[in-house]
Amino acid sequence: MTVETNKNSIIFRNIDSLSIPLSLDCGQAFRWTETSDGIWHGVAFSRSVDISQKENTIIITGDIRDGDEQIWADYFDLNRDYSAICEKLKIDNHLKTAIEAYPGIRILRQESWEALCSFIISQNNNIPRIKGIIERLCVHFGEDLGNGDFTFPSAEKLAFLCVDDLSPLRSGFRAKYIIDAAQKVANGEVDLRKLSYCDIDEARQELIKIKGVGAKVAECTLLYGCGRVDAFPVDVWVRRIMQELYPEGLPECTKDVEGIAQQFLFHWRRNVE
DNA sequence: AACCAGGCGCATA
DNA sequence: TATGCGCATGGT
Repeated sequence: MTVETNKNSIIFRNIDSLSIPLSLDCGQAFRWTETSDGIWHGVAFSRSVDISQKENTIIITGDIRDGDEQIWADYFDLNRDYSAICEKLKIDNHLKTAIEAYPGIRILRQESWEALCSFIISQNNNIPRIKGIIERLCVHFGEDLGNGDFTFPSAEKLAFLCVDDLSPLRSGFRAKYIIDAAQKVANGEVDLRKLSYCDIDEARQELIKIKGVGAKVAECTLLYGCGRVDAFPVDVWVRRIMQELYPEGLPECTKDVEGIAQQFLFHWRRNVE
């Protein structure tokens, strides 16, 4: 892989195993939209960008700052050898089918707070509405970047609000959970930074101190917001997969990359009957 | 231990 | 156009 940085763009070439459309639109992240054919627009790290892909090259344009190569390489997990991981996962026949049906799914490494807050909102909810609630959250409480783009509001900002302030989001009973999460993160009671490296069970314990964060939301936060590919979120789809295909548990080849296996199986199971 | 809490997208009627 | 179903967590 090579990186080329210009004034308003970053170009990654010769990337292995990456599909931008699949990775941005498989239920991991909620703020990307395909604005025209093959152009994905969104905001992450307070940067408004457009991303497009041609074969093994991706181009990121828009708000590009010094040193941002690292941010986007991390976001798309470009320094992990997905080819090797997928080869190993394909030892299992179901995973082989899933990976070959949807090649190029990568685990996005989103900002921890955004992932935590997004997956609190995701509970007992469907994707169109999750996107709507998050959009309203950003419009009401994020910083205006112009052109209709807003940052994801910080925990510190939301910690000053009360449940009633969130009523325009129409997030229902999740509002009190958002406030509790914001307060615990802002006051340091929950330290999101250490979740990326501490013992994973300790990380789980840390997250479920937050009201509205159970096992599922905690695993999603660790997988999509902390780079923990050993986290394994079990939602209704994955539960079905486990019952139907793996009643004895996950196969050995998924060890330490359970989250990557999960993402392929989840997307495959949702898209075929 | 079953049920509801805010909704709303979705499938079915 | 109406009706029921699903959804993840906490509280009753």
